[in-house]
Amino acid sequence: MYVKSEYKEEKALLSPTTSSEEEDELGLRRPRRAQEGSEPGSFQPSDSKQAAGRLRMESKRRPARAPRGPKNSENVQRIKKSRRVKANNRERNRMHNLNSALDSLREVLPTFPEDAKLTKIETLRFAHNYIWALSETLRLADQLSGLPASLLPPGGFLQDTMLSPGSADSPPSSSAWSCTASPSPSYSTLSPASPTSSTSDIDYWQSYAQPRANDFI
DNA sequence: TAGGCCATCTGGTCCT
DNA sequence: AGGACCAGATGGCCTA
Repeated sequence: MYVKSEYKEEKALLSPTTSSEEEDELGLRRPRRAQEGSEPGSFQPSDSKQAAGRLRMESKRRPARAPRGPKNSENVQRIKKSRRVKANNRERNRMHNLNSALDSLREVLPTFPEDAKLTKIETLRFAHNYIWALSETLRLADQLSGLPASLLPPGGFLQDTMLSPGSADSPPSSSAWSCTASPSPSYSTLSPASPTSSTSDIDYWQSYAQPRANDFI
């Protein structure tokens, strides 16, 4: 998404006032020589003869550097701004990556209707409960695999047992099969992996988007 | 119009 | 030193 801030940054970067000096400070040009002035690691004459010699050399080569003052503080500001702009770009990228990962997560979560988009927090909560439900499925499948079919619930253990909210084995912070982690049981007949268009499913998918009390993971 | 959600900016902190 | 990560602030968009 292109927003005004990006426009501002680009405008700043493309500023027509950019000079060769600015390019130096922004790292776009290599330094002309190994540093004069107070840069760290720069040459500091330790004796006056050397200093005088250097002064003569300096005067031969070119006029003395402009005095450090307001101009320099302008440059410092520019450097800071440049770093800020770069950091902003990185941060934007990072958040885009995070959102991509969230989108990937949304893709593997069943939703009803199918094109409904979960919010970020809903996605995380739903994924949390979804994983828990699938784990329970496996656990109960293990437990019940030895039982004769006649002892299994008619609708299958998945619906009647595993998805019954508030079971003792539910995750510590989640007691309901929903993205909202509501402690109040309200969804008990949903097959998580492939929700169908039954009335109860629709009720479920519509209701999970509603705000609830104790709405945290 | 208030509230929710989101993207972005920003400064601080931690890590390599 | 520079990048990653984080949390707070801000403003835009949308919906009830």
